[in-house]
Amino acid sequence: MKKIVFMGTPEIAVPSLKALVENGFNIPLVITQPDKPKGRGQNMAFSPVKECALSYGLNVYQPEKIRNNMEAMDIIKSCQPDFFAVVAYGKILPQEILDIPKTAPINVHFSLLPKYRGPAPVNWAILNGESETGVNTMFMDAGMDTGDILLTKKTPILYKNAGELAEELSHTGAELLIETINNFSNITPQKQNDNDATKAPMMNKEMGLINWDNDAAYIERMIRAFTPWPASYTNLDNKKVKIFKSKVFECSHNEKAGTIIDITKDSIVAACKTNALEIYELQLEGKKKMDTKSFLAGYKLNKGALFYSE
RNA sequence: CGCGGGGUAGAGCAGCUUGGUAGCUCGUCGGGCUCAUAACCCGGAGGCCGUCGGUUCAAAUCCGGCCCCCGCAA
Repeated sequence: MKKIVFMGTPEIAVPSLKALVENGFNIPLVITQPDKPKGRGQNMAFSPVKECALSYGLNVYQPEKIRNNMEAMDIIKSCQPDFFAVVAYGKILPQEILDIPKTAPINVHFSLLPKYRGPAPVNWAILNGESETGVNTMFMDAGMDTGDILLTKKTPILYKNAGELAEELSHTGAELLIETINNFSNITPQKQNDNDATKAPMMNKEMGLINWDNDAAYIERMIRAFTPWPASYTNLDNKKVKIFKSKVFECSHNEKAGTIIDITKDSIVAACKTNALEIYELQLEGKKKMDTKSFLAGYKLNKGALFYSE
C-alpha cells in the first residue's frame, strides 16, 4: 500500500486523515503544529489532528520550524513516502521538503483556486458574497497555494456560516483527497491563472467588529463569515455582544445606524445603513450563547436602544 | 497562581449590600373569551437557590474549600 506522510492541524483536516486511515493507506508519520497553551487556564492543548492521530496510534511529529531543519528532513525522508497529504498544516513547506515524496506532495485547499489563496478561504468566500466555493487538490509547489490543480469539487454557499461550510468542505476534501491519490496517474495537472488569484489572509478578532453603517446584506454575510470564530461583535450598554445568527430585514427607515427599531417575540431588529438586521442568536459577554427569545426573557431592552462600535 | 462575569422552576433573569414565607418574563398544563390568533383573561404544576463544610435561633443571602460555564488576554 502507498505510504503517505500527513500534515495538518485544525479540525477541518481531521476527516482527511481519517479517510486515509480508513482506506487502508500506510501512514508512517503525522506532522502537526506544536502544542500551545490555550484557553483560560493556559493549559497546553493538542491540535485536533494530533488528537485524531493519537487515537489511531500513529506517530506524531511537531517541529517548531520546518525550514532549514535537518532533523525534520531526516525524519521525513526515513519514511520514504509516496505522497504527502497536506491539509491546513499552517506552515509553508520549502522545496527540499516537497521534493521528498516519490510520487507527489498533494495539498487539499478549501476554495476554488486561484481564488482565495491563503489560510482563511472559507471565511473570505462568504464575506465577499460568493454564491459558490469548493475544494481543490493540487500538486504543491513552494508558493502559497500556487501549485497545479488536480481535482475540483464545487458547493453552493447558500446561507451557511463558516463553521457549517468548513464542516461540509472538510468531508468533501477528504473524498477528493482519496480520489486524487487513487487516480493520480490519470489526472492531468492544470496550471493556475495567476491573474485571477486573490488572497484570503487569516481572520482576527478586530475584523469582527460590526460597523452598522454598512448595508444589512454585508453585515449578515460578515456574521456568517465570522461564525463560529472569531465571531462578529458589537456593543450594547457598555458590554460586548457577539452575534451568531441574523437575517436581512428589508425596510426603509431614517434611524441612525445601530438603532434598535423593533423587538419581536424572538428577534431584535437593528437599523443598518440600508435595510435592517434581524438578530436571532447572540451572546452577551460573560453569558452563554443563546437565542434572542431567551435573551429577551431576562434582559431589559427597549426600542431605541443603540448598538455601537468602539 | 494572568484579569473579570456567572451557576436560583424546562429557558432567560431578579433577589444577596442591610440573613427571617422563593419572585419576574417566557414556556408548559387546565379553563375562559374570540370568526380567528403567536393576542387577551383566570387558575395550576414545576425549586435540596452548583457542591461540601463553617457562623447563626435562622443562610439563596455572611465566611472558607471544591466542581462547572462564559467574556478578555495569550
